[in-house]
This record gives sequence, structure tokens and C-alpha cells, in this order.
Amino acid sequence: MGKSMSIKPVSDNVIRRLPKYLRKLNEMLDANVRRTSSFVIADVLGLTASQVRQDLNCFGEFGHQGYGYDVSTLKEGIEDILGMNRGFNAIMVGVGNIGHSLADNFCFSDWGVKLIGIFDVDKKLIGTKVNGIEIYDVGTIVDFIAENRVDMAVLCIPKRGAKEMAALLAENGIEAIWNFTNEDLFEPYNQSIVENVHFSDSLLRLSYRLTERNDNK
Amino acid sequence: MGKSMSIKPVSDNVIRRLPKYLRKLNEMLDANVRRTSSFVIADVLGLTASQVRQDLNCFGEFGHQGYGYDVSTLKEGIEDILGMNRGFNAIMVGVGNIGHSLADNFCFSDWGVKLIGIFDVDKKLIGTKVNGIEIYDVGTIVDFIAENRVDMAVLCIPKRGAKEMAALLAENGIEAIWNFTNEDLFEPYNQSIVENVHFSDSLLRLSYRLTERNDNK
DNA sequence: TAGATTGTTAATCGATTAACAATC
DNA sequence: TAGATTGTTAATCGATTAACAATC
Repeated sequence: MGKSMSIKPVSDNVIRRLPKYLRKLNEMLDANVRRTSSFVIADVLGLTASQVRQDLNCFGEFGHQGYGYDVSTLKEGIEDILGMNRGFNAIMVGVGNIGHSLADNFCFSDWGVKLIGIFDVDKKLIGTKVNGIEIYDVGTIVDFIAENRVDMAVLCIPKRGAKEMAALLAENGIEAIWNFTNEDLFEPYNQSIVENVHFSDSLLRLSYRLTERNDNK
Repeated sequence: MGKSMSIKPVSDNVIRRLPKYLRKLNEMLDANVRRTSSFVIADVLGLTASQVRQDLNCFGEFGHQGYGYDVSTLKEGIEDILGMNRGFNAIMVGVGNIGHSLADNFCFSDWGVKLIGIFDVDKKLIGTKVNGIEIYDVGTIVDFIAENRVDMAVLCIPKRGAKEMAALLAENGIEAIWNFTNEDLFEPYNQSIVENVHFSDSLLRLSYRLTERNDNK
């Protein structure tokens, strides 16, 4: 951990695979599997052993020659790489249907993130709680950010206000936005890192593949 | 449309970009922009014009030399490619928090998919409706599939039952599964196409990038 | 030790970018 | 026509795969 001399940035493809490794390692631990290898990992994820080793070696040496990988050690290594031990705090902005569903059901703490506040415009919601987390007036959000460590914002407001809110959050020092809005947020909200979640993209990929298959038979 | 002699499969990277093109084309239409070019599209999406032209040329010729692309024609072309005009029907299995949120808020019809039924085990829910769609006993799902055209299943049940349900659906002819379960479904449920949605993967990518940035300053 | 599997370099493959003739 | 922009081929770049010496 803490290899700060990151020479060349790790490719996005590699980053996308890390959570999948983590999921499988957790499953192995649950099944009391202590030891694994690049071959086994590759097999369960549909990759090649070479690729698994290349991926991991972007971040250092996690294995032992002739032995393989200790599941627990590798899991912890990947958790560190992904920032799960940084104590990130998040706020949610907008608690309509999707926001409410996330606040209620998505286990942020499983991924090292703590949801410390929810903001909305709806007066009826303000002062109530979802899953133990208080809902505040969105008008107080700037003060809240000033007074608390807030690393991420989970954006769940309607599309039309998204750009403006992203800009406001960025101005006030929020560096990461998890965007469930249907507005594509690129990084003009400057410095901020944005992860756009588009359910429709996912559905359309499925639709494409089904169409392609139907046509080929 | 309908080029059935698909020679080499189009790469996944290309498919992932198609919904993004579509989103921008829709925005252009909303703004009464009738005509565009690979340069403009590339610019708004952070790609290169070359890449846009290469992507589109996987599927035929959509533009006019010296002119560019007619927004409306291109949009319709991409909709066709993605299968949005195939009249796909979907059922939802499991209507807990995430399922309910999707049924209520995600506009399936915007993407050419019709949600025709919801299935759950909870007796209290059976017979009620969400967003006008009836909730049926999951025990009747095989009959329902036999009696209706069902192209896709939106899987929103708890993780533990996911593999079994995927197998059941596949056995009964469902070829596409949109999987919101936390279980990774690969394609052993044979022939079925699976699109796994993992919120945590998305959050962890954000966490990674934030961590990386924090370390580099 | 012999067998196994890593870390890492080299080879291959595929995707992106550049270039440009075709043509609207 | 001159200017613009496509469709498409060629060049470059990067990611995946293969190979193997190091070593547990």
C-alpha cells in the first residue's frame, strides 16, 4: 500500500476488473478458501492467468512464486488499492425514488464509504431519516460541507438541476460525484471526478446483444 | 438496417459508446439541431472524430460526404442497431426496494422495452400493481412465460436465489437477463445473455480515482 | 529436490488515430 | 467551383497473451 510513485496511470480496463477480483476473493473467503492462483481467478472470471498477473502487478507484488496468492492478503491489498480504507464520507443529494432506494438498501459501509447526510428540497422530508441518516434542507448543504469532511456526493436529483448542483458541489470542494442523474456529467465541474451511472446504457447493451443474436439464427 | 451478414462481431467498446451517441443525438433534436458531424459528436463526448466515424461504419453508412450526419436519421439508425424497435417484452422478478424503484421510475418504454409483468413471493404484494403493472405469484412465472412473449427478465431478487432463478428462466426460454442481483451471473445459464449491474463496481471505481488523486498531491 | 506458479519481458493482437481519396 | 466531411485504408498505440527465468 501507499506506492505513491505511480509512474504511468493504470488503464481503465484494469480498474474495472479490480472490483470483480474483490468479489471473487470475498466468495473464496466465505468458502474458507485460503489460497488461490492466477489460474483459478482467471477461470472463475473468464480471463487469462496472464491477464490476472499483469493486472495485479500494476500495483506491486501480491503473490509468492510457486505458491500463488493468499486470498486474505490479496483481498486486503485490493481493498487498499480501491481506497476502501480511506474513511471516505459521502452525502446524498436528492432522495426521490432512486436515492431512497440507495440510502435504504445499498450498503455503503461494505465498500468503505460512510453516508453521513442526505439533502432534499422537499420540506416534508426534511428532519426525517432514511436508514438512520438525517435528511437536511438542501439550502444548508454548503454549510454542511464546510463543517464536515465530505469526500463524495451521490447525486440523485432530477436531470434538469444536475449540472448546476454538480458545479455547486465542485465549487465547495467535493471532488467526487456519483451521478445517478440522467444528465451526463463530464468533468467541466472542474477538478471533480464523476462516475456516471446510466441504467439505460446497460439495458441497451442487453437489447443490442439480444437483437444481434436473434438476427443470427 | 437489417444487415444480417454481420461478418465480425462488433467490439464491446463500440457497443458501449452507442447509447452515448444516442443520448447526445436526442439532446440535439431537443435543441432543434438537424445536422451534425463526426467532429461535433466527438467533441461533446470526448472522443476523436475518427473514432466516431469508425464506430458508425461498423453498421453501414449513415452520413453524407461533405455534409455530415442528419441527426434524426442517425438517431433512428442507432435505435435500430440497439434493437429499440424490436418490441421486446420484459418481466421483473422480485419487487423489493430496487425492483420497486425501477418499476416505478425507470422508463422502459423510452428504450423500446415493455414491462408486462412483475413476480414476487410476497403474498401481500401479489395482486397489487406498481406503476400500472400487476404483481403475480412467482409460482406462476413458468406459465406466464409460456403464454406470453417474454424476451427479457429484470432480476431484482436477493442474491441467494439468483443463480437458481436465472437457470429457471433460461430453461424456460428467456434469453436475456438484466441482473440487479449482487450475484455475478455468467453465461452458464446457458444460451442466456446476461447484463450484470453492480452499483458497487461503480462506487469502487470512483473511490479508486479519488484515492489516486489524493495520493498524487 | 521436483513441481508449481509467480513476476516480467517479448510477441501478438486489436483498438484508436491519422491520413486521404471520394464526393456531396 | 471550392470547401467540407465522409468512408476507409494505413500507421500507431496500447492491451492481451505467451513464454520463461526466478524462486518458493
